[in-house]
Amino acid sequence: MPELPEVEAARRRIERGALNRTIEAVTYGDDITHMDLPDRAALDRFTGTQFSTATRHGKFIFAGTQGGPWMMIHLGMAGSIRVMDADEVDADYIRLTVAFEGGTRLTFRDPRKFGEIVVVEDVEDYVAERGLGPDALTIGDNAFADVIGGTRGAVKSALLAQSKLAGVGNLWADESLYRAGILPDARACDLEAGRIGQLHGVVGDTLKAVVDTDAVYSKLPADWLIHRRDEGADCGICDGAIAKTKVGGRTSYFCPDHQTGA
DNA sequence: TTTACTGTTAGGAC
DNA sequence: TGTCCTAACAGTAA
Repeated sequence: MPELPEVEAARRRIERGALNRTIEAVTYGDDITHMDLPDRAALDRFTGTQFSTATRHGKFIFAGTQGGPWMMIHLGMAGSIRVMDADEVDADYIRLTVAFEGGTRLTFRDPRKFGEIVVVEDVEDYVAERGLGPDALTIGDNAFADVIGGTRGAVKSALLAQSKLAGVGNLWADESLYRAGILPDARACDLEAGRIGQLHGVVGDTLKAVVDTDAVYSKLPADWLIHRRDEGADCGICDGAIAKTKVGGRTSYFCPDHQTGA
């Protein structure tokens, strides 16, 4: 269930458990038909090397070797990453395994097969190639105002556009708008400058708070939307009730009472 | 059995 | 030319 905070949590697991270990083999799991994965030769470049760093841009993870290629991992709609000890048993739907000397292994699990792995020479070039906007955790006030405030369509669609702002997905876009008091289908360019600035603050705070819990939703504050994504549920902020709609084709939950469009 | 889904992107509409 | 929207991808789970 990966958006920026979940991806960041995965990156940290790699950082904690998979760096500076010699790679023995990279192997495919069962049933990788229809998946976007590197060919054998590209994967074999990692054998005998070590990951020395793990970085992230938006929802993309990059595990890098010293002076060599990077392994880009995108979790898609349902992917996850675990670093396993030798005695732990694989779950179902493992699509790729990086085995390290000593038995530790990094597993990429992806039931829905929407994930992707690419062997990358240069992270900055790759981010530019994919057309990703600035990362949602580090974008500055002015850039956020330009990129989101200048959009004529729905503000939620702007937050979701990875080419404008990388990392925000459906859940945390809804959460940020709920906490900022802005309707998801408000036209971004109709919002006052002050509200765009405020939204920037709330998006950052929201993502950071989720990152701080390692993306464990039960640890998030009780008044958040994440605990009440249900039509008719009580709003955690006012006396209203949660409503459901579609914005840009994506299911959206919001409170029609305290969220407004100007 | 039917329906919805937390991401991305190609293609078409405006 | 650019911006925006929809449908499709593949598989699971409610």
